[in-house]
Amino acid sequence: MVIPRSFYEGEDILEISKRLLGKKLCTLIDGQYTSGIIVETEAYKAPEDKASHAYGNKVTPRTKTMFSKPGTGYIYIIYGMYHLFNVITGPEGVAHCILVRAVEPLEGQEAMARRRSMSKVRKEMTNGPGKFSIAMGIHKGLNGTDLTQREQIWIEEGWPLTDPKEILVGPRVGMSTAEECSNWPFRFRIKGNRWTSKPDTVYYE
DNA sequence: CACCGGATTGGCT
DNA sequence: GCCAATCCGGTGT
Repeated sequence: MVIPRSFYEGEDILEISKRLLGKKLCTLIDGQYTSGIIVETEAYKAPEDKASHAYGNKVTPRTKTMFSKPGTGYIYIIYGMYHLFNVITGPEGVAHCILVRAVEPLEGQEAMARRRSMSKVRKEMTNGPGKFSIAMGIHKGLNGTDLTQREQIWIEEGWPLTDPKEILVGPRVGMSTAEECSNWPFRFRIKGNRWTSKPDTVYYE
């Protein structure tokens, strides 16, 4: 079942970030179907979050996607070569967005390994936001995709709702210029899952 | 395993 | 012109 827009409409981005864990991210790109379970997310809370591209409700050609309907995919390029996949949430016009940082590969694993130039599946295939985007064929041309339509990228119900006790919370990754926002506990992952992007150790329970 | 530098380009000042 | 919500390969322990 594709997840309906109502799932993405809530005010509480931290709650939605947690509920996104265990959901199934699917792509049908270049004729290849792939899917994976979302095992790690990071929240960017508009407009007060200095780490958000839309800090202070700044609208630019890039950030305008962040102000579109909840349930829209926001994909942008970082370091000139990596495509990072985010989900827009919150009431329409509020630029909340959730970065997906890692997925556990499910269907189409051979295609994913091929796109990553790997001879076999291992955790390095999808354990980072740039990595799984390559594996699943996600690129910036799909920025603005409606994730509630089964077209090229969509999200389905996957595993049953992750028990809050099975979620680890910690600071976000790569915060160099976000000042006091750098330490906000906005990163969520499924405890003990081996497909996430960093060791368990830095996390608060 | 930890640390470090280079890759590579669009977006913004 | 600067630099980023990253990744990878090389080096050293």
